[in-house]
Amino acid sequence: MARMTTRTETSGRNAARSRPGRADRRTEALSREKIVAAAIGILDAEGESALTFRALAARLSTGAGALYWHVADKGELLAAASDDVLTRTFATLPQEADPASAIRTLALAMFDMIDRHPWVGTQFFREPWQLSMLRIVEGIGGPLQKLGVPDEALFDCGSALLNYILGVGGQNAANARLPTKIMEREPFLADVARRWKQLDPQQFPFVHRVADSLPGHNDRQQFVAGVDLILAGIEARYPAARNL
Amino acid sequence: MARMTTRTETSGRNAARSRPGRADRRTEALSREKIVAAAIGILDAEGESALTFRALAARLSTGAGALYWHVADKGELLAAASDDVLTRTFATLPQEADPASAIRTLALAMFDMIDRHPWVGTQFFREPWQLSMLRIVEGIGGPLQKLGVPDEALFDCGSALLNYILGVGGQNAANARLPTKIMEREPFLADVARRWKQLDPQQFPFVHRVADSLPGHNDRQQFVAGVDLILAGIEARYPAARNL
DNA sequence: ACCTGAACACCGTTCAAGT
DNA sequence: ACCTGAACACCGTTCAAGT
Repeated sequence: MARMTTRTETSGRNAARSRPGRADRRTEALSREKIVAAAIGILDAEGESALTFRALAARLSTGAGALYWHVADKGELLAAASDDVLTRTFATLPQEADPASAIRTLALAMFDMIDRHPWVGTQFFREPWQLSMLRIVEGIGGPLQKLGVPDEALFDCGSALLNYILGVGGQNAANARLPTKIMEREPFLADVARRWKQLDPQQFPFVHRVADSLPGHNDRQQFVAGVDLILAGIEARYPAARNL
Repeated sequence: MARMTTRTETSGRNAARSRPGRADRRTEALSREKIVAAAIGILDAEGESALTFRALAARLSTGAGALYWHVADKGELLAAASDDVLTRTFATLPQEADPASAIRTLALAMFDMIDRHPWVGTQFFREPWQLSMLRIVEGIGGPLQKLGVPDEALFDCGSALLNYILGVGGQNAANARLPTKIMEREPFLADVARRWKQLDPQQFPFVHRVADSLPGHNDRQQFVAGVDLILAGIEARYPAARNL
């Protein structure tokens, strides 16, 4: 937004005739940050497929080529956008004394972040060596150390939690691209459940059993349940007690 | 391959002049299966980005538009391709009496499948309601029932395992797209480890601790370790004993 | 230094026209 | 019924030309 200059709306290309020094330039210079912010805006509002260099340029009222002066390519733009969201998420993360709750808190922060910005969920799988990825790794592994997991097991335990969190993230990103956006969640899941129950109960006993809990289930709660399950496994294997 | 007809190599468009009845038609009619098979060939050999309707048509020596007679769009093509791979994977899956080993075996089969066909790893996140997805769900949930997990917990436990497996799949798919293809795995990971160790040890103690085990680590073994961790958590929570 | 916008080399998809 | 290939409406990216 920021100081919207009064602008006479010539519907076509805007008044190229006038030139009062520089007052007419309604964009106060492009910048990487401004581009990333606009990209996030598009991604959040219209989804990953709507982020186009042309659309982005239009939103910033500039040419598509101008963006390349500040950003190498689309991959870097996406990476920068998700890094931005991730950084902000980490900034508001409360410090937890208890290691298990620290992991739980981090995991939930990731979940909520991807819930708000689904496109971030796919980004993890694209540039796994990024610094932002490392912050998640540390946010999981640090507490694991404090939990008393032995050195040899640290890597495996950390990777298990990380992969679980990323898996849910990717899954949620996928769900956001789906009919759910058109149809309401409840009826949609009810419909899926209905189809599940039409399968051969002999061949799909579990799917049948679980179908009824599908429409009412809470993704977020199911997500933590999984984290707790992994934590329970870690504690069972490496009993260093201290946790709720 | 199949009965390669002798063909005089006119380098440009191929002899449109001759018309000996129908003997010249070197493709014995298109079909959905043939298209899917060719697509898998391209995906495996050159990666997801190489699968183009034009490239596919060229490989099948037909026009791009012809493919649309047998396949609705690219999404359906990708779905059919991964369904095909998945079906073949399930077909060779050994029956396991012990529920825990059944889960472990299925998980490893998924891992190996994605190792051979990395592009399948991303597909799960795209069409989660597919029948192939349900076969995985059942393959995990069935054994969980036999393991004695109570009904209320069945859904959460199954989803935890599923999300973990999918997460690793997505991650492996991402890794396959990376410099690893150009650089060798070992030096690449050694390089990543080196950069990890350049980070502030105060801020990234875990990353530092784990860096040295990065280059030598075995993805597959780490993957099972995670599955075992989740299984350990399930057994700790719902002790129905019977397992190795 | 930074921006513009046409141009290039692609895409997926459609569709009139052929057999 | 099935196939062909040009055409359409897009992409990401480059680059000469401008300021």
